[in-house]
Amino acid sequence: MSQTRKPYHHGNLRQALVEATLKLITERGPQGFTLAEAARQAGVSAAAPYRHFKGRNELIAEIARQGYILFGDLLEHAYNGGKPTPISALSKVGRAYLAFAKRYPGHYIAMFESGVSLAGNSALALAAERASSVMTSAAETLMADLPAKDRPPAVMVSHHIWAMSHGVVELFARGTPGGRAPFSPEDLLESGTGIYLRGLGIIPK
Amino acid sequence: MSQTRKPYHHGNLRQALVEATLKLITERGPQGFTLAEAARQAGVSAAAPYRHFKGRNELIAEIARQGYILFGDLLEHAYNGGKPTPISALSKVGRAYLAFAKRYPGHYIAMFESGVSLAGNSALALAAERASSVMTSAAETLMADLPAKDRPPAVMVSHHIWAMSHGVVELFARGTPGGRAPFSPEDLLESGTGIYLRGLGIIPK
DNA sequence: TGTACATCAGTGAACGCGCGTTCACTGATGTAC
DNA sequence: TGTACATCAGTGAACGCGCGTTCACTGATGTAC
Repeated sequence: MSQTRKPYHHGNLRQALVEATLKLITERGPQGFTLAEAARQAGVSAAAPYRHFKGRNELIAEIARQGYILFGDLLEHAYNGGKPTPISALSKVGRAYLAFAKRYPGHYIAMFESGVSLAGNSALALAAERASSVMTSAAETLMADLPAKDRPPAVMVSHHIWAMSHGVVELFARGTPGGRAPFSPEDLLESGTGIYLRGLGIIPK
Repeated sequence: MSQTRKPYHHGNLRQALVEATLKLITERGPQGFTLAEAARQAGVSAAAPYRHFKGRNELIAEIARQGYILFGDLLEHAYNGGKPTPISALSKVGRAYLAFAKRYPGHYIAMFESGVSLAGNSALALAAERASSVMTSAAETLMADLPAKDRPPAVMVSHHIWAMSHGVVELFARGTPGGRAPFSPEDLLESGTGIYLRGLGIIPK
């Protein structure tokens, strides 16, 4: 009957803490959460999180790790091996990047704004590495048809695109500087990467 | 003789608090400072800051304001009206951007990473506006010789360049993702904007 | 030049609060036999 | 199938701490006359 009693064991506290923290950092920024509050939101005492995480940092690192995995999957799927054309595929990657930042702001914050360190956390470093390699190999495919002479390194190209994407997210997809830009983040990124690709010699016109 | 006694009045507490806070946010991020600690570092009681600022937010906003002024000045000086050539001038602007982020990390953080709101703070909004207009008018000069047809709006171009610059700072000039990139931030930004400018049709080759 | 007084810019004590962390504990679950 | 027991995943109380904020106060400075 009275099975509505709180069960003593949560069952999935680890992930519940992750999700509570995602909410908190989405609302208040990477430093704006406390273990105590995450515990409270998960309906658990303040001491409980210590059964699963050594402290704040480990929790944030776990969120970043999950984020990098999601991120890598999304980008890979969007790029789809560069089909049907490298240019259209890259445009999809750009939109996927913005969509990720928008749909998973907590993960994005943990990954790129929390100051979490990759060193000393091999699971996290691995996930980040893998996401990064997706972008690099996309850049590789992108330039496959280019004459080898003065073709820039793929890593460099992927970093350029990554930088512009990240910059658009931070400056124009959130609320801060210049208020609202006169262009949507999507338009801004698509036009920016378009001009960049023309500079690379990939778009002819 | 014993004039080494602490004077009752600080003399320049407002600015001293600004500088203490700059140090703190440089070391610990935008949320990692407290009014109490800033006061301590300025050698003053915890209640004293309230004579100058209503609270944390007002202090950070003041830092951002000073930052935008510095930033605008630096960029304007670096661009120097587009002389001797627009391309060389833009390259100087890029380096000035990175130099600003490196030399004034506290200001940079307050401006772009603290989540400070421009709305409801006209002095801050004004300074930000002005820095933004420096970049836009630089983009304008840059494209002056371009045929008017399919020349993108100057605001858009300035946003592209700003986004890439900011992305390079956040992703590759700090310590976080991918560890150290194989290229220096300066090289990355210069090559990136170079390719972008070629895409615009400004660099012929 | 001196004096009275208003104003300014600090002090320091006090408050309530929430956090991080530890501790001995206990209820629930899994497993060996 | 039942039982004994180890292990796991929670509790709740306690601690020390630092913060934000307010308050009546006081020392220093500026100014009117």
